[in-house]
Amino acid sequence: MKYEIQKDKILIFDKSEFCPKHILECGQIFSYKKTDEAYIVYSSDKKAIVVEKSNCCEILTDDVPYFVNFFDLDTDYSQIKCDLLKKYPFMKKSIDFGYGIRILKQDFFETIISFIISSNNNIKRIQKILFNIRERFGKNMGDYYSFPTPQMLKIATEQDFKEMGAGYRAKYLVKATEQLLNVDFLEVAKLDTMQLNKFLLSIMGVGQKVADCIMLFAFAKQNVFPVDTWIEKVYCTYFEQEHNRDIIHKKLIDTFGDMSGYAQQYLFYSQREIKE
DNA sequence: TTTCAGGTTGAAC
DNA sequence: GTTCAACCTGAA
Repeated sequence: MKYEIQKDKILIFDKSEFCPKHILECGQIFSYKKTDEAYIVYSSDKKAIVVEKSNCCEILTDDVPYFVNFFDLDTDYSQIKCDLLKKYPFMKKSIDFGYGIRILKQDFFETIISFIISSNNNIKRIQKILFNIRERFGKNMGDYYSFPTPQMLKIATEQDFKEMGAGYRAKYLVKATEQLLNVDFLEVAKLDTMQLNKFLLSIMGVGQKVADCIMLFAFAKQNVFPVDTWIEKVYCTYFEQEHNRDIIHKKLIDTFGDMSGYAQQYLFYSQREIKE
């Protein structure tokens, strides 16, 4: 996608490929705040302010390269939408609805912790817990706190996580942090989808759905399809009545192949947002 | 008072 | 290998 870089700013002129609301509210990220005129996005120890103007979108940040990668700006989503539409015409409504979605490339550790917290939980509380973790164990960056590294978070106890609102997931978070303490994420990122999946499933609190989310939203794997309650509804609408998640998961991967990740986001977002 | 929310775990078939 | 109850918490 075409974009322009200035000192502390990225300018995006093609709003058909970049909609802040679609990108941030399509379920892939929890650490952001919406204000009247902008979204403030927090990732790792970085911050960006995303403003939608009449003729363009602006990303204000002191780490431009990080957010060029984070927002996946060098991928052509017009082409992706075209390919999807051609192969799967039933997706037209979903793609038209979430036309400005882009799949983020988020911090590995932060994404793992975030989605462990997401299980059987609601978005509001997930966001609250994550900001609690930042405030209590992150680094003070002035007007915000960084997300702690595994080394910073290892001092957190089960009691600490409970106090921050994690509930029964507290013990998962302690164990997961410990498991990830000496992991080289650059090496992990080299694994193929099957190997990465196996690694992620070995982390306490990570099941198949959470593993799929981590692979898609942090490791940029496209041949994964997170199946949650919303996708189950999609499946019942467009495919067939089926309530076994494993079977739904397998059939969706079979159907969408290497386009699974993208397809999932358009279908998920439209299913959740379009009230009928 | 129940139900529900981006599921996972561990134990019992 | 598969099924199934239990699980923090607070808003609806």
